[in-house]
Amino acid sequence: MKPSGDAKSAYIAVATRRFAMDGFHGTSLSHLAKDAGVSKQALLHFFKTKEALYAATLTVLAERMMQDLIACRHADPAQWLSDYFTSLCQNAYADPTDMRLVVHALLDSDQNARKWPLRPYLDELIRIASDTSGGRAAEVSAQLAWVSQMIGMIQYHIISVPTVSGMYGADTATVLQVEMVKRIEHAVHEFCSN
Amino acid sequence: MKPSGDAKSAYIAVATRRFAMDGFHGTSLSHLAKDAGVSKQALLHFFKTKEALYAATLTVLAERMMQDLIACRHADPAQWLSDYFTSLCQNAYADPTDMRLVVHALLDSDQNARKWPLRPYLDELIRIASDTSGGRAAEVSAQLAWVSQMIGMIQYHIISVPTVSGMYGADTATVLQVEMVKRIEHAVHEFCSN
DNA sequence: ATGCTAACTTACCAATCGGTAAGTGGTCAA
DNA sequence: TTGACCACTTACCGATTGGTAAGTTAGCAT
Repeated sequence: MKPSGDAKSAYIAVATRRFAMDGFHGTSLSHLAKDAGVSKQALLHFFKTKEALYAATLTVLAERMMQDLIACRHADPAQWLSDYFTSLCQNAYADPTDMRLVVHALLDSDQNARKWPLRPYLDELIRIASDTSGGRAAEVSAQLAWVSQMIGMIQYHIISVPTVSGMYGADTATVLQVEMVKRIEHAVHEFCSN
Repeated sequence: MKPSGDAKSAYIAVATRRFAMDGFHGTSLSHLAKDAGVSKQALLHFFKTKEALYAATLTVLAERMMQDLIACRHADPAQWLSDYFTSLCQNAYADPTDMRLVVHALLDSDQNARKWPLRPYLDELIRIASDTSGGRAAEVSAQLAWVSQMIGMIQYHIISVPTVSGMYGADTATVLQVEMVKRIEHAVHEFCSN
């Protein structure tokens, strides 16, 4: 018998990709099962409902994003933010799965009924921003404002890559990626020395 | 008999709200029909498929966004951009329908098969940006980069309002809105005098 | 009056949806 | 050996999906 944790997280990995691509409503249990190479009820054995599976993917997503943030830790909070946002942007450009999943989740209208697992991640970002010289005087909500502006700019950029690429060509999309990285560095520098 | 154009655009208005709320896959023809107070086949009489109705809503959306942009016309391109982005942000805060629809459309994975009707709108924004003193020397793709950063920051901000409100409270969401407007003015000013 | 067309409606369809019920086969502790 | 348990399967369910077919009703030009 396979170890249970492996199969479960394998299903979550499959679901993450599908939900990120097609959203909650665009994804069916049958498709997920076919992707995973098992029957539909294998999924329902671990996750009682489609909703539960979706919630699990969001939880794992949140943990992964927090880990990625911590992995960029740096003594200088400004450098930490700069490194993190840059690597986030670069990694997501190569694999937009996680960013797409976040945006899909943001758009889900029944989000109120669902606990939002990215809160600790956001809080940690706010905390780092508060440690910078520029952020020490401002209120927490102002820090959140700046953080969410950065996150939003990056995530929106990532999900728009296919469209921009289709409209203006792949070369232009590459330019946008380069400009985004420049923008990140500039924005962090400006924020930390205002 | 009702004039045909009226009914058709009324259906598009209903569809716009629904598609913006629940996305393409989350919206069914039955729900749209119930919202419009007609039978499902009334919709299929004007739009051969659900896809066609969706495409129609996107076309009308693009026209509306272009009109809103033109409505803010100003002799000074910097002022034009500043006014437009600010009013976009304020209006969308009151009614996020259009912004949600755009982001939903961006996430649709079969977007390649669909012509993207917002291209003229983006081109016009690029043209205005090129007229500013800051934009005259740069390449078109650099202008697009800046424009899409602005649009992305605003749209993401709008779709994240419910979530932020749920996590940090409505007051914090209001602060974020105020900060966003400040950010827009600052960004336009910075762009036009670099 | 009559015929044509546009704007619908009711009736119906196969396919798919999320989910339940009832097993099946393998592993492991006692 | 046995029995409990776990991962998973086949079979099935009512509800809903997007879409088709065949009317029905109203206005309007002739």
